[in-house]
Amino acid sequence: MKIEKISELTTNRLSIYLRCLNEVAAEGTSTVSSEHLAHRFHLNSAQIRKDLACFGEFGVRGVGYYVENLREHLTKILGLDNQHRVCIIGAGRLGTALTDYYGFSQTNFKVAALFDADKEKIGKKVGDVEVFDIKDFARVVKKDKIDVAVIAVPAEYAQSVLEKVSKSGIKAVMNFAPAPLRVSEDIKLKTIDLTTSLESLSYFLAQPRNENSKAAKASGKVSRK
Amino acid sequence: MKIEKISELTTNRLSIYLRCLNEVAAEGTSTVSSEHLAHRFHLNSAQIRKDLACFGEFGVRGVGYYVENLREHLTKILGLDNQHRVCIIGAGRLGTALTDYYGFSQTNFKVAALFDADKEKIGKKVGDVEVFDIKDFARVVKKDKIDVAVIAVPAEYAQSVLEKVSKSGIKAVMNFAPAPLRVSEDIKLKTIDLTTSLESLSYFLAQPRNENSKAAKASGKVSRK
DNA sequence: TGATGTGAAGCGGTTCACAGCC
DNA sequence: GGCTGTGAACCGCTTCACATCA
Repeated sequence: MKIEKISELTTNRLSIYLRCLNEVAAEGTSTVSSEHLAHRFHLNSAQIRKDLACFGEFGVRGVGYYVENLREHLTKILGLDNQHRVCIIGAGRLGTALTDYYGFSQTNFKVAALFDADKEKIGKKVGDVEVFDIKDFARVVKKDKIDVAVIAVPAEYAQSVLEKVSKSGIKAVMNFAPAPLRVSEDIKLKTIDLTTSLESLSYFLAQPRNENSKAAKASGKVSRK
Repeated sequence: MKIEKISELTTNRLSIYLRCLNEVAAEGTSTVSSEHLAHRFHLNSAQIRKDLACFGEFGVRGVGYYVENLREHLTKILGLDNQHRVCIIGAGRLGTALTDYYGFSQTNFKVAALFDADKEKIGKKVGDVEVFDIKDFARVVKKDKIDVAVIAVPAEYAQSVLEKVSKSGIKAVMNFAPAPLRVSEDIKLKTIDLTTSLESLSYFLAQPRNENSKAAKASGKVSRK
């Protein structure tokens, strides 16, 4: 198929597939069908096939996918075959927590620098990562070959930080500030908005607990008390 | 309109709208049109109107929305008019960072307890929040009237923690573990998968930099070098 | 006149179902 | 026989465009 425009939903799922494959591989399985993956990890088999088909024909009809082979392909497609160097802007609680977040190191992301504007923090170390002055941003990014930025500053500073990041040539940004950011089209910005997530949970809790509506929908019949 | 099934995309946006309204209100504006909000915050005016219309007719034709009035409505709809009590399971880096995450306290979420299985951590305090033994989960949840759980444990423990949460009667869960969790229909589970987000960024970086394809699409013409 | 509320069209993603191949 | 790859149907969300009303 080899289509052009890959949606972000697809790339997110590729990451999931890779995770699933790792689990399957760890058990020594060498071949796996989309149906098997779907059942086991609560996915849809057609979707798996379609997602994969965007990038080539990796499967074998009548057999399935070769686990090791598919892992290699996905790793390459996701660009996880070479390391990324990450900087985190904002050496507050969240920033420092992310600095030695296990998930980063696990998948070929290396946190190379922290930045802050607070003189108190500059020069200190978090684990073995140094906190630099945000004023030195462009210089440090260049020197340390950083290609991913994480924004972990208060909302009101986020836009100006993003502009600094943009100017430095970094093309991938993860933002934790609950602010609506604007950025040029050639930069990938991914916002994780914890406030919105929380408030969405709160909405759910505020709903009148219609005990049976969901269960009824699932089982296909309407119960009434 | 007052429709039944509200999508999560809508509730997420309600949270955004409320945030925007707060900003507008802070400037002393008393009335605002969907068009104005849309332009200012890069939203779509029709979508704003449609989202709001799900919950009633809050606007006045020819005028717009009364800022203060709409804020009150949204606050109520999102269940932010009374406080939620949050527990965080996993007193590692991420868990402790979230404990005094500013965004929590800001919007009527109060972190009331931390849980961990590590004897070293149990009994210690993070800020003024105590770390409890996960074995006492049900008891503490009940006593402290906790209604939201945050899962910040390694992936392999996430499912069993979720089951504990489920049994305790908590109906809203935010999960940071990169694991595919299953839970009964009456519980709202929101997963924030940092690994997937990162890998999706990595995919973007791995793409051949087609300098002009996006710009071309935006401007409606194809440039070629 | 000016902005809402909303039916209808448009669009993108998911699922179905099956032809094609091992 | 079994499973992939994929056109077609389906579904839900977004956007448009306008009737409606202050």
